[in-house]
Amino acid sequence: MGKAYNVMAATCPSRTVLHRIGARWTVFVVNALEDGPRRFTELKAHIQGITPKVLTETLRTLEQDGLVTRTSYDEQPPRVDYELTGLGRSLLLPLRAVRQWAEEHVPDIEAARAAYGPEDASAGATVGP
Amino acid sequence: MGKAYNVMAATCPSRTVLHRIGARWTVFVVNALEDGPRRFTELKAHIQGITPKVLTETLRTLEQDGLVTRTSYDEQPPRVDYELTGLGRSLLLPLRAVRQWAEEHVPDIEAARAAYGPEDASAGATVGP
DNA sequence: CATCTCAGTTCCTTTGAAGATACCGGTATC
DNA sequence: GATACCGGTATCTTCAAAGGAACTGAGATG
Repeated sequence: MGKAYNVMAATCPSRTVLHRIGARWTVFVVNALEDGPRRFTELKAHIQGITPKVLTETLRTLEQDGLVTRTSYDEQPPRVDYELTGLGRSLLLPLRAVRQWAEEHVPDIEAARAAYGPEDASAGATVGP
Repeated sequence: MGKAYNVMAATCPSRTVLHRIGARWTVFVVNALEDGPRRFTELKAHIQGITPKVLTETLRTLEQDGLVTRTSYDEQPPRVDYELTGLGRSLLLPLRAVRQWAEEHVPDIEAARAAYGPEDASAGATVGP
């Protein structure tokens, strides 16, 4: 049998999956869980700028998709742990690479942006025959 | 020296980079260019469901960021090639992995979704002391 | 002359995800 | 009694990004 799923096909369910992975905060949350279980407040502090609403939403989605488990302990003050599942850890591998790429290539991208535009628009990069 | 950039910091420029990578169609376009140069119409046909407007926007952004080059040949009918730069090819590695992950784990995610909800909401996954 | 192709552009509408802000109940501590 | 901690909700607003549909120009083709 060949490939079962192909993201290039308009109606392939893998597109939905890709959409989830690409959601604004998924990369952050998954990466933040790389070293083991973390509490809600820890995550919120670690992922600077995320609002509790969005963090909750993201975690719920990840939980639904089987990437994260939520465990709440009956202590005082309350404690809730989030942890990557096996599936979540398998996604961590690509997403950590993406994160690292972003961190490593900031200068390259900034340089490219700065260099863009100066290029002559009329002659352009046009190649004549 | 330590890490220069950290996506977890609120104002880190790597966040902008991550945002670009995470844009709806970036994964598709970068993956579609994995085997070498492609023309606009080829890309449009290959990435099913993408509109010309969005494809243009995505390509322009990738070009600005130095991930893709655009070469237009003065032929008839017009020909324009898009190709990954070295930087673009370095991004292809993580993004191909993301794509593959999405294609491979559709069943896992569908299963997790189906299994979600049935779990008792009152007792929940709560762990008592 | 009519039609096709390529590589887009233009205009308008929509929408869904994200942001801001405020609030909640229970506990324990000052 | 006031305040702080924890893990969230609730509500409202916003807005960038995506979608849809039609259109362009210049030359090739029938």
